[in-house]
Amino acid sequence: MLKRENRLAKSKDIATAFARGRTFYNPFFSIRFLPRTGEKRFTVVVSTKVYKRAVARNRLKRLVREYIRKNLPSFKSGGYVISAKPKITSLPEKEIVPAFSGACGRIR
RNA sequence: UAAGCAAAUCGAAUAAUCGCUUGUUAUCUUAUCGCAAGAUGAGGUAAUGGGAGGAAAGUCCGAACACUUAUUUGAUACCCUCUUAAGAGGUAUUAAGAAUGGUAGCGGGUAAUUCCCGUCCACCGUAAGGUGCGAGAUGCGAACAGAAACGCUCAAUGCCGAAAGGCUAGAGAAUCCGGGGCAACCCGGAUUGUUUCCGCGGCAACGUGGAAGUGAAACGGCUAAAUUCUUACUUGGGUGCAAAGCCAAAUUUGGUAGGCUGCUAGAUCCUCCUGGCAACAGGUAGGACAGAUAGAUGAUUAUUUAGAAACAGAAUUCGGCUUACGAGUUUGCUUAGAGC
RNA sequence: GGGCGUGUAGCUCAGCUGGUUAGAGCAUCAAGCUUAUACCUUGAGGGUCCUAGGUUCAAAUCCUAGCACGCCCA
Repeated sequence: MLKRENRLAKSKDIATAFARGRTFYNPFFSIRFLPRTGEKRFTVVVSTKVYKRAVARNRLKRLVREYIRKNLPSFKSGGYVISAKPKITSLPEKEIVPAFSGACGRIR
């Protein structure tokens, strides 16, 4: 799990990120990014339409957060809303992290 | 040895590195209050504890808890209002009743239940066992077969047969045995049901043995998982923690944003002891127990068991039921076969 | 998290106080009408009543469990 200062927690911030942020995507993830100096905040969204079971949703969120935590310096500062797409169900678990890093590569 | 029945148990482990959440202690920074000592709040660091399940699931039942609503009578309490000392009205607590709902062999358990335990009976199974079709009265047999399915009226009324009856048809029109008779049929007995009486067992439902009577005006089936009434026991209804209470910016009141409480030690679980056949109850006994709030309980690597474990992720709490699922292991029992 | 509802023909819906053959509209197909198409007329086909158990003589209907879809509550 990320530290509290790196979570995008307030519903207002998420709403503004959705409204003003730029969208980056590949077939498996779509990322809303709103630049803001001084802090890096993330939130990961996996809906029930992607995975029906809570265990699978938690697993995906944990994998993505772990990747963010390890590669935190390489992200630009700002707010991120990362949502998974239904196509990701076809991917085996080992290829999820590379797919996510590919989606992030477009931002840098 | 094989097949089966019932019950119990586990729900990966170890190490390294990097994280998250929470309790306690220490310490640092900062804000507010205070003359001060210090207090309270927020944040950081360190140490040391805790950190998903047997189903956390489905939401099928039941309760706790909170708010809300209706109501007859009695008792108690205190306060308020009205009038004339006494009374009337109101509020709160509590007890009983009614309406309404529920339960239904019998007896128990529980806070409570469409739950659990014991037992009777019925049915299923060779058996170990499993299932619940299970109160009384009244009523029903509606569709399609069929001569006929409670009775009456109307209509209709096949074949064999003197008649009784049989054939047929249907979920359903009691079954079987012996003797006599050419046959129709007659006689006797049994099964099974039922009524009465008596004995024995049982708290009881009921079981069992005997005697007498009776069976188409019968028996069996259904009768709130279609419908009516009665009896016994029991019971207010509704909404659900997104209940509910409190604090409170911009902006004075109210309230909104936001925050706090509710929020986890409880009808709790395990072991032992006592009572009980058991469910369960009791215990100055010992031990255990997550609490997040965009939501922690994780990631990587190596080794091992058994194959990079199956079903699967707490959200107010608890009790049941149901469904999903991995690896086996243990205990008791039944049937069949083989050996001694 | 909590509380509700729906599932019947290719589509939209009736039927749900157990019983005759599960119906209606649109769509499809065939025939007629027309030089031809449409409209119109007539007729036909098409159903595991979401799935699995149970109650009953008999279940789309009643009961239990499961599956899928939808709605409401800050």
